Amino acid sequence: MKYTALKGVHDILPPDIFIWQKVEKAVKDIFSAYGFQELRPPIIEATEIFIRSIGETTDIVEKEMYTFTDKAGRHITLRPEGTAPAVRCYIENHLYTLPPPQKFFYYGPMFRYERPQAGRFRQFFQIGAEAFGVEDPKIDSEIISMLKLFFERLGLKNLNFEVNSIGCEKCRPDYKKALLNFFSDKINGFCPDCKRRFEQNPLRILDCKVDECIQLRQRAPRVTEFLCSNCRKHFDTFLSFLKLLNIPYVINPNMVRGLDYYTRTTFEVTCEHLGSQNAVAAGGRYDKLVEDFGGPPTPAIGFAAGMERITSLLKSSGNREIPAPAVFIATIGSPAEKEGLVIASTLRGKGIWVEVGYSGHSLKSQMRKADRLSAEYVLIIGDDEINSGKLKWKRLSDRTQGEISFNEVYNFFIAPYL
RNA sequence: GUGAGUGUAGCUCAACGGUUAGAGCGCUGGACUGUGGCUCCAGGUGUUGGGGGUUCGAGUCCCCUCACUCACCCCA
Repeated sequence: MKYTALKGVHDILPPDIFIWQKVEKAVKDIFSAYGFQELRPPIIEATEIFIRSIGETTDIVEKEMYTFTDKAGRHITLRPEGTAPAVRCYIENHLYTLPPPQKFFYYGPMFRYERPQAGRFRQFFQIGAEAFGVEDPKIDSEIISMLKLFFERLGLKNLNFEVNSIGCEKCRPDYKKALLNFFSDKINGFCPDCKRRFEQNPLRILDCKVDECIQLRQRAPRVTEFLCSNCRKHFDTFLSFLKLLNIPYVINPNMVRGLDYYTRTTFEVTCEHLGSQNAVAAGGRYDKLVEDFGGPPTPAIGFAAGMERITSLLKSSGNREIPAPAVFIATIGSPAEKEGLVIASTLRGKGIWVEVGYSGHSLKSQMRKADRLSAEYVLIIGDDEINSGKLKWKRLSDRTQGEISFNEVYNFFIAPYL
């Protein structure tokens, strides 16, 4: 084979594409019921945007970005995530002058240079949603509720909703200090990764998978114990709304998010059937990011859901709906073939999916073809039908058949589809 | 970036180091010459991922390389 797709990227084609379309439809239906409108930012942005938002020392920025300089020497990056571009878009287009909340969703490919594995790719599609301008935890609960409804619409089961609060710029430093203090005499027992984490990002020690580290952190202070009164109140109210909305959740104080911009509420929707990368959606508040980007102080919250992870769950739970033509026109002989082509064209003009046979195949093989396509009806036209002025129809599902005159065809097929 | 596993027909997979690398599915045609699904018959395809080595002989063993898969790191 001369050319193959690049590592970690994939063609999406039938029948998988039907699952993708199903998800895309659910996004539009559910998200619009919550008043989220679509945003289509570009796929490339100035590199600086990602460095400043995601964080200079994160893996995404340090080693995973597709970055290049264009012909004018600008530093450009293929977006590795969607929040930073959405924030840039919000500020640049002065959307903060509109009444809050401003709620948006977006859908499209993201790019990270990583080793591919189950649920992880170099080009991957995310569904993102962002709500700007509201601090009220009510909107946090609406976001979770929207996700729950979205997954329910898709028929996904066995999902876990994990929530946490990582505090604000006031209380988080205190927690970080307490954590460092607690771990300082345990460094020697850590795995090599956690020794590194202790220096770079001690919060990450909390979700290490190595047994020794899990043991050592048993009695570690919990972030929820260090929340300032405002954050505490925000979190408690958020949780009370989740209860009100009947959303089963688990507080996971060890859940830390990888991106620097998060504040207060964070959450993840996970599923055991996904393999090691078990999050189908994740997000949180980023109350300082708009301000950091030069906009007015604007609280905000958002999430991203991984399209490939969602479609893989749908695939493994037996989603196999393949669209089928309404009519297959089988013809014998040249006059009939011409007649069939005209009928096909007319029905298609009414939006009916019609397939025709090709290259003079036998009636038998055309019938077989119609069957393979799962066509609902077959129209049979041959010399007899041309002469009698009546063509034959057959419904494949129950083998019923009959005759109709040529000028009845349109009512016969079009009426049921109006 | 680190580690492990797998590469054979369009797909899923067989083949103790030993003849001409097979089967199922799918596809096309026929039996049924104008009626699909079931059955039967017929038909075609391989640089065994690529390169090198060991051997009388390599799909099989060894080395290199590439790709894919899974896991770590990290993350949707």
